[in-house]
Amino acid sequence: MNVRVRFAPSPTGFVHVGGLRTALFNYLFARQQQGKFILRIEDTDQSRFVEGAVENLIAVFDWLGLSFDEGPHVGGDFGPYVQSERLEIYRRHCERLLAAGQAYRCFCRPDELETMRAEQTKRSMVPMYDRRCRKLDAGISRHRSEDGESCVIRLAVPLTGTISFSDLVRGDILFRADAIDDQVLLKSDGFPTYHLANVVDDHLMQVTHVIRGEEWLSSTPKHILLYQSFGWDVPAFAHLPLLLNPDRSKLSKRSADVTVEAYRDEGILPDVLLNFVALLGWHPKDEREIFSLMDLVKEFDLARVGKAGAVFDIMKLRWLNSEYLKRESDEKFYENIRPIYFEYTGEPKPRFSSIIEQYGESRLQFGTMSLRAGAGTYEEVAERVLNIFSPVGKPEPESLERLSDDNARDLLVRLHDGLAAIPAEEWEDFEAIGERFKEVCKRAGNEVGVKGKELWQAVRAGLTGRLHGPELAKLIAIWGRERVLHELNQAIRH
RNA sequence: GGCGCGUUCGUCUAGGGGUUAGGACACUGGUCUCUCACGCCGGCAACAGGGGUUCGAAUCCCCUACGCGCUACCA
Repeated sequence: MNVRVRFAPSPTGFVHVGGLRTALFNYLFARQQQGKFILRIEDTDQSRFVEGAVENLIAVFDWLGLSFDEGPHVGGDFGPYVQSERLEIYRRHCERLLAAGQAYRCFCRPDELETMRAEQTKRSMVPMYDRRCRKLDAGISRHRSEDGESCVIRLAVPLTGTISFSDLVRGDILFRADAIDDQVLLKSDGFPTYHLANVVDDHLMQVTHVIRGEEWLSSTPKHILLYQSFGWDVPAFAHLPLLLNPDRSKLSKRSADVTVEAYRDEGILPDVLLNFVALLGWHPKDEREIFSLMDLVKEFDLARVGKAGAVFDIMKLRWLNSEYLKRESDEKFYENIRPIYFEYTGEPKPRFSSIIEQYGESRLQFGTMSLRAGAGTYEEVAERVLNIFSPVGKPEPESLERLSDDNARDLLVRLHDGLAAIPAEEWEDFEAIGERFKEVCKRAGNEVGVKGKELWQAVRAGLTGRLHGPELAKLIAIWGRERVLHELNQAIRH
């Protein structure tokens, strides 16, 4: 079979992580089956139109590295791929259904329907269109429409029987026809509803597998009825479990960031987002957790997709990002973080310009390498770097305490003199200077009579004014001669 | 209310008749260390409840509860 799947978002202006998960599973299935992955824009709700949404969506997918085989931006043989450009197609298909008596015009006004529903709800009945227009004579109905009376077109759902299908994720599912509403297919503004457009397009675009979120499960029988009314083959369906808020409601804003853009801006890597989202609802055969996109394509299996909703756990996302960072070589790590320090032009970015001017890029790089361990994102490392190069500020009280006795001052003086005696060029070898520094510290410690924790804490306090921070040998290499001696002098004076 | 779907550690999940119910995140104890992290080693922690079927049920069946989704001229 020639597998063809699609991702069909409505252009809301951002990419929802739930949408991303749906898109990813479609992508993985397509790539694995050597099928086609299609982008289709479902913009049939005029009131929701957002300027630039499609461009943004394409940019986000580009960033993620998920490519479409067909779509509004790349073309294809089944276009147009934007539903608002296919209005005539939907209208024509609706005519067909109308002519065959499988659909009918409904002249009920929105307020009438509203009243109907309110009444039904009040009498604790199931709100459902009462099908009054279904009985209208076809000729009269056509005339009213031609006279310009506003109407919608509804599907004439069978009054009895059942609709069943086998979902690739959930197995056999059965619905009673009498519980299905006469769905609106074509709105009075001439736009199709999702139900019509998605069926017509999926058929015309020869989509073989409809892989979408569970929220569509309940409307699937309507879609099947439509395929049958048109006399078309019904595609395979796979309804994916929902992504949930921590309170287990459908994932939405307010409880967390739900946009791919937000995670991108926060420093989550595209591969990490893909890897993480793949593990929400899908599980590999073994217990691996790290998967490249290629691995995912190889391992993915719809049969291993779970049925229950999954809470989007940001903590684990961050952890996964740090795992990716950890695996990066120093060279690659610096290459990746560099855009945070420098503009495209090569100019330092404002926040980092003074560091680069004062310390030079080699110290910036060494500092970056020294501070990368355990960081969650490149942004976080950049913050640490910024922090370490910044002025030390007021010493902490605990730190001052360490330095209160005469011994400490004596130690710092000896340390200062010892370090000052090291020629400037030796400070340029970051590894070696760290070792020299340790020797000097120990010697000074010996002379003063302190060692171990007492010694190092005093040195740290003298240098940074606090008791916590990066490894001292690294710190002095990052700072360099001038700053180290300066800080020691400051500490001695106080 | 109706219909549909679901339910294994707090979270993501493995396991689908016999397992000490496995892994990961988080949490936590220890270790390393001048400190904070990192790393390493360990720990806590789950089969929603009730009935069946069976020698034996987390696993199969039924019921209940709970959760979620849908119930628009939204998608």
